[in-house]
Amino acid sequence: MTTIKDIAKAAGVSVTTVSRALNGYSDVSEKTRKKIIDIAKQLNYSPNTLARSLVMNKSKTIGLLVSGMTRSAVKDNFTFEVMTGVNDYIAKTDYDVILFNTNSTKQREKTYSQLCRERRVDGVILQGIKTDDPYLTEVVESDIPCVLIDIPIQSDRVGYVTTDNVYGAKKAVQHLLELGHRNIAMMNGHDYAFVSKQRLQGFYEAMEEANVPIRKEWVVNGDFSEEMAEARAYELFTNEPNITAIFCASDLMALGVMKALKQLHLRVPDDVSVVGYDDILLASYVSPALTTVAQNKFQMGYEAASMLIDMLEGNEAKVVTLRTQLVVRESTAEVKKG
Amino acid sequence: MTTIKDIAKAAGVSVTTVSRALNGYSDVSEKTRKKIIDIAKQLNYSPNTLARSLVMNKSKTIGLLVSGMTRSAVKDNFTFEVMTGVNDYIAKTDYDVILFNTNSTKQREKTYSQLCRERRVDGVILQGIKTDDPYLTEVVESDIPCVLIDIPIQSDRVGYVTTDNVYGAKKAVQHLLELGHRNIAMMNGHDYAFVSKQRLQGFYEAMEEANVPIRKEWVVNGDFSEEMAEARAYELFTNEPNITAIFCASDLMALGVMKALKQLHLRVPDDVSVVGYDDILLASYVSPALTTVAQNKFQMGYEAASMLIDMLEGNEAKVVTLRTQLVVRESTAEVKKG
DNA sequence: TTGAAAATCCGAAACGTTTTGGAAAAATGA
DNA sequence: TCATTTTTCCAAAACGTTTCGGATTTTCAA
Repeated sequence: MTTIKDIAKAAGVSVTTVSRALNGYSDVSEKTRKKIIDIAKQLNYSPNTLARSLVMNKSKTIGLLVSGMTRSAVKDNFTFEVMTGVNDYIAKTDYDVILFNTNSTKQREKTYSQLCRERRVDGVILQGIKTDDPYLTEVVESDIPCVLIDIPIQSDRVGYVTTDNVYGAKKAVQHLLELGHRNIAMMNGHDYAFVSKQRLQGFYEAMEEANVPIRKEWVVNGDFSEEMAEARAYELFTNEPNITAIFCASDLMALGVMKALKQLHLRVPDDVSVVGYDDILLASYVSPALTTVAQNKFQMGYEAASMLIDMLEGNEAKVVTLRTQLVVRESTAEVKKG
Repeated sequence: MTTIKDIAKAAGVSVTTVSRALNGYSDVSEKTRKKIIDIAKQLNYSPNTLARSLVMNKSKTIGLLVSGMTRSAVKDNFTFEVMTGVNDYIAKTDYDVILFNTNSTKQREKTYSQLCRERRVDGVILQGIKTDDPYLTEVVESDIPCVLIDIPIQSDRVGYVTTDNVYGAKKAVQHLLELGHRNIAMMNGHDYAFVSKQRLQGFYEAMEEANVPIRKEWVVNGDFSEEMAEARAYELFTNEPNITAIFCASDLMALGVMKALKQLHLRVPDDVSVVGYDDILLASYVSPALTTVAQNKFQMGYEAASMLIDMLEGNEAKVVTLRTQLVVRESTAEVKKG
């Protein structure tokens, strides 16, 4: 592997000059620069990023810390879409992405900042970690620039991008209300997700503004899991036959709910209306097609990467809130009279 | 950021001793080792991987070079599943994954080996590149350990993992033959994919063994794209009304074909049977559910990572061929008597 | 021609590790 | 006690780059 030294020797100059020639400094004559570049090309030289990073004290690397890279997460390819967005932006820069994964216990033995400092990443993007994750407290304490996805924590070193969860949920519930539903349940995620709290709030706001009483026992947690949601929904609808509509905090859970309804011989949307959240790929393919609140996951990743690079270039951490959109499909209908 | 030097000073020993203590060498007394470890913990030390990599001449990093990280690739989450498999294996090792992306023209300005050498990756996994990609020739020429996915190229430095494409395709076509079909078309990918060639061969073998004549004009290329496949299928089925079944080299193309058939008011599977390849998530959700050849993409990634790490530890490159499985769903039926 | 300014170049230190070859200290055996 | 072995430690070089401060050469105006 040829180094800067080899080039220097071949060109009869010092390593300093080679370095400065290759990096476009002005204090090297065009003649020698040309010679050096030619020789570099001829010797098939590529710079050693490790050495450079070491001395420059920045690695031109960002860490991507996601939780959703599991076998089971392929259905809801939220993680993948976010990653794609990140990748898309980063590809336009001179940074590279290094993948940390949080699912393995192996990595879990290291703390967040250990993970980052060992690899000397310049910044991190975090997605999918729970609010009680020890990593989270570390993020704010550490001085590594960081942008969070769907976690509203901010400091001068950490920004975040999220969607208008409260408003999105509100729109979904209002849609149900407009269809005449009054007995509306909610399948929420879990207490360790900010989005759950926010979507619950949206649910509350919509109901209260419409002067519809809220039945607390009609709000259950499905842990963002299809199976769990199915089980919970089965219980709920057997015990509470008056429910005519349910708002789910994720499409995956909505699928679970629909499975439960099928088992109970309740038709969607004739007997009960279902609305989801996310607009995952499957939403438009299941039958009936799912009414849902769409969020642009690709853009979330893209914006996160953009913000992080901005921060690395000296700008300050921001908050980006993307708009959601209610997509009405076939799983919601007017409430039955009587 | 505390370094090994700081620890040495605090402990009153040399950096050598600190290094050797921390790395578990035997030539340091338990007493001093304990002291050093305590101080390291207390100073919140984490080793600088860059410096280590530089001197050790290995980065404990593998490159992941995928082509499918695009917005349009979310439907067919082949790439994501492979990545998940890779990630799953790597998580158990002390390696990290660095993400290269081939779609950006920015990166494309660098050659394959430049990409790898700059970041000093110890090895690479390549997925989704075409057979005419200039990267490919570089792979074999370069001396970087590499494992390819679905590309049958082998040397002492490069291995690959793939599935039994010929046999898989053969099973799919045989299934159609057993249902009584004789007028069978094929929607292939493109000429720059090995899997296309192999699946075509499987198609041929099945037909020939059953003594069914092959109509070359019934084999068309859909470029692995849903839209392209839809257009091609539309042409094909308007011009050739005798076709009763079609084998597609990917599920995504099968979806496109089904769209075309719907437009032409041909029912699946009553009028024409469709079988796909891959078993993507959507396959079981579309209506009618798609009969297809399932391949375990997660395992492909997992095996690839496993092989690569093996190679980095001195073992030689291998070839791993995974089995596929025909999954019969609703899109295939017996040919109409007519 | 001369002096100053501008243009080129370079030596050496630094970044944070690992490793080599040996030195010093302690333990052991006679 | 002394010689020998074993244990424990260390100085210095090396990895490949960047950069600081200064040195040398060239250019140019007077």
